[in-house]
Amino acid sequence: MSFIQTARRAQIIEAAIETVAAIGYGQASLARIAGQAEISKSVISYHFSNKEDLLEKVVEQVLSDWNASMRPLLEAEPTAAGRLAAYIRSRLAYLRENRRRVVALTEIIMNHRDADGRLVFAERDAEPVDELLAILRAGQSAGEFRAFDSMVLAMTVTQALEGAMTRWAEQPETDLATYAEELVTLFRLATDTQEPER
Amino acid sequence: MSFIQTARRAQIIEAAIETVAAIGYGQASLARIAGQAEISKSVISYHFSNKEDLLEKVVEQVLSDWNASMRPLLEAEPTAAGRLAAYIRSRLAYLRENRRRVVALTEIIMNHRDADGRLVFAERDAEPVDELLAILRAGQSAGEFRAFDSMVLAMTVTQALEGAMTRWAEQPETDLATYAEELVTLFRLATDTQEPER
Amino acid sequence: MSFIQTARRAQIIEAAIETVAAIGYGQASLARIAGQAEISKSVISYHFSNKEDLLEKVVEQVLSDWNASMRPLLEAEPTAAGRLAAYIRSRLAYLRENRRRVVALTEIIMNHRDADGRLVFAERDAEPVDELLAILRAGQSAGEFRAFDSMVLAMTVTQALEGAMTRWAEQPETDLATYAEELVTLFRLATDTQEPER
Amino acid sequence: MSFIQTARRAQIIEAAIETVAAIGYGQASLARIAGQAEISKSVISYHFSNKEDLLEKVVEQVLSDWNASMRPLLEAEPTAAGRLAAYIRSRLAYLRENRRRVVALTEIIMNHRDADGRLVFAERDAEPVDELLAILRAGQSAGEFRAFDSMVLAMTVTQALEGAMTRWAEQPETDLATYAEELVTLFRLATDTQEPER
DNA sequence: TATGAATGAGCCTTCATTCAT
DNA sequence: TATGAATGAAGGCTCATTCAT
Repeated sequence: MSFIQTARRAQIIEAAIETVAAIGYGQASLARIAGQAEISKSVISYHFSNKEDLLEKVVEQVLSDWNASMRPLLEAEPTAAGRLAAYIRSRLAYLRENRRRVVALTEIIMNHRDADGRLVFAERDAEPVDELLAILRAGQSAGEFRAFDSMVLAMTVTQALEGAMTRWAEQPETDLATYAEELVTLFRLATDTQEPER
Repeated sequence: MSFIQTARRAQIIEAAIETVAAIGYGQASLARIAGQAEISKSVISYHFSNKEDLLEKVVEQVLSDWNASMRPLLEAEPTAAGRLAAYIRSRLAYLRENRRRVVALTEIIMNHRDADGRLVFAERDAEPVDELLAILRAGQSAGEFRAFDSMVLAMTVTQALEGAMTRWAEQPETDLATYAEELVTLFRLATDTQEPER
Repeated sequence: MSFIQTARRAQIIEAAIETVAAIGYGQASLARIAGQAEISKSVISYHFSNKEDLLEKVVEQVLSDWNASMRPLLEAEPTAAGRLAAYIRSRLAYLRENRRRVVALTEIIMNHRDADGRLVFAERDAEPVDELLAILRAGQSAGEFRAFDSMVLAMTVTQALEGAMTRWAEQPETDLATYAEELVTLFRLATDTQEPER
Repeated sequence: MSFIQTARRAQIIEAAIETVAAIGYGQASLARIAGQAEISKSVISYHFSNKEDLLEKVVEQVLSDWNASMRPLLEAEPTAAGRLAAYIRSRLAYLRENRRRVVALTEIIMNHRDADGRLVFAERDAEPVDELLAILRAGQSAGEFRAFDSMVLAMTVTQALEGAMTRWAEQPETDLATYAEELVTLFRLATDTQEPER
């Protein structure tokens, strides 16, 4: 792929992210995205075979970027508890600095459907959950964590982070670093081996 | 309002719920909803002034039904901890028996926007959070709960329940009753006054 | 026709006049007219076989009322010149006191068409012109008026009055009595036997 | 703008004129106009942002064409009386050769309203009146014309020309050149300084 | 590599009319 | 005498996509 190809595609993907984040999946037509990129509509058609193709590239790009930013932070932690905390902190840190990307990603994953009404990118949503599952199960095997249903916990952590985003979207003055520490504490208590006596 | 009016409106609202739950907000056109109800498109226009009007009635109907089913269970609990557990259990119980309604509700709340791109029903989403906030703060005042950021916890509980729904939607064999108990334990640990020594 | 019939029909006709005058022929739907009359749409359908039927009754009613108000004033004048002046004055006087009726009449006559695009009430517009033609030709026979094309003059007088209405509609502070006298003078000069030397 | 753009736009404008003139403003839907032009409905949407946009372009095109055809004839006349006569003659001459355009123009100006019910192009109707006003006032200043209300006279001349159009529309055998001379005489008599003795 | 032009399908809404009650 | 209910047709408009250049 030529340099110009790559640059154009990146530009269009960026415009799609911007548009979807700003006005939502539903109103983000190719015309709007083209307008955002200040190019003609057919340029998009030329570089992407489909609207779906474009959206898929957006999802891929954001997800891989996100993973790339998180991976080294996770691997630096020796314990499962440490990795769980790092997971929470790093995801919220990414969120804080890439809000439009994450909003766009969520919009697309939650809304883009095929002709039969099925969510096309539903599985992509599961990737971060799988990541978490691995961490949690390792912690349980190592005796760091108590015996919980790891799937429930993975879902809950994932959703908690989504909730932080929602909250931040509605109240931009929310301090995400503090929010992260609250969640770290919350999930430490929820996973710790030592239950408090009662 | 005449009997026939009430019946038709209920039928249309039900068809709208069914349609939105099945194929998502974005594809749920009046034509599809009318098709689902096996009536002509203009019957909807006759009974509702707008598509937005119809959606609003759907939101209202589901939310009030939901609240009504939850209220007595909450009020039966004397302690904040009990009310928190009851909140989790009753919401998941409602979910289990009214999945289409809740899916449709979420779809509409998360997607319906006005001409300026603002989510019209955003506030309706906040109602259950406010409910939770009250419970959590009461628990803190009474010394039942530790000193956490109540907003973070309220968001997290809300999101955890939504996560249960998502999980159940994707894997229908999920046992929501067990899921509920996992969450009850999780949030008991996360809120309890007695922190474990470390 | 029963009393109640007559009253209802009159009420509906009045509402139609009001509505057409207020928002124009194009937007004056049966629903709007019914709203103006504070009755249900089907009441109109019951009393008039058609929308066209209703409009026809409106035209008839306004035209006959107008003629009735003008006739005695014309017949009181012995000379053609007097009758021409009386015609101008009386039409503008009627206009001043029945603006909504006249506006509605004009809207309907100028806009209501059948399926083939033909103006249905075009002929009704010609009635006042015929009236004028008779006056002008009588004046020419009697030697009161110079030798002009009576059709041109009849059209011009008619249009001049319409112009007064338009002007008054746009600038309500226009004094129609003064306007009438200007027109009387104008058409006296234009019709008089004695041409000024030049 | 490309050649093809210009051509298509002109074609669509022409089709709109044809359609509006033939079946009136009210029935002139985009579908009908597209049918007249033998193109698909969405071609219109592609070249004009709106139905209103199209209508505006029609009004603009006809008015500027009309003005352009009249201007040199007016400026060739040294006296106000000459300009008034030239105004009458040239407008009727334009009418004779552009009847569909003028009919369409009038239909649109008299009927197109915004959402609040206001006639959108009302002001465009006033332009020819302003032109006339200038001529009449100049004639009065120069002592060529008697002391009349110039606004009344301007309206009356304008309406007289419209009357000629109406007449011609209904009776196509009307000789507009003769009609013009009748009006020239009429308004010469009506404006001349020398009143006939009486 | 880029794009202007065109299109058919579908969107929501309004409308005059019909019909059973 | 009145009307609530229903409907099909048509309205203007947006959309993703295709195609020739």
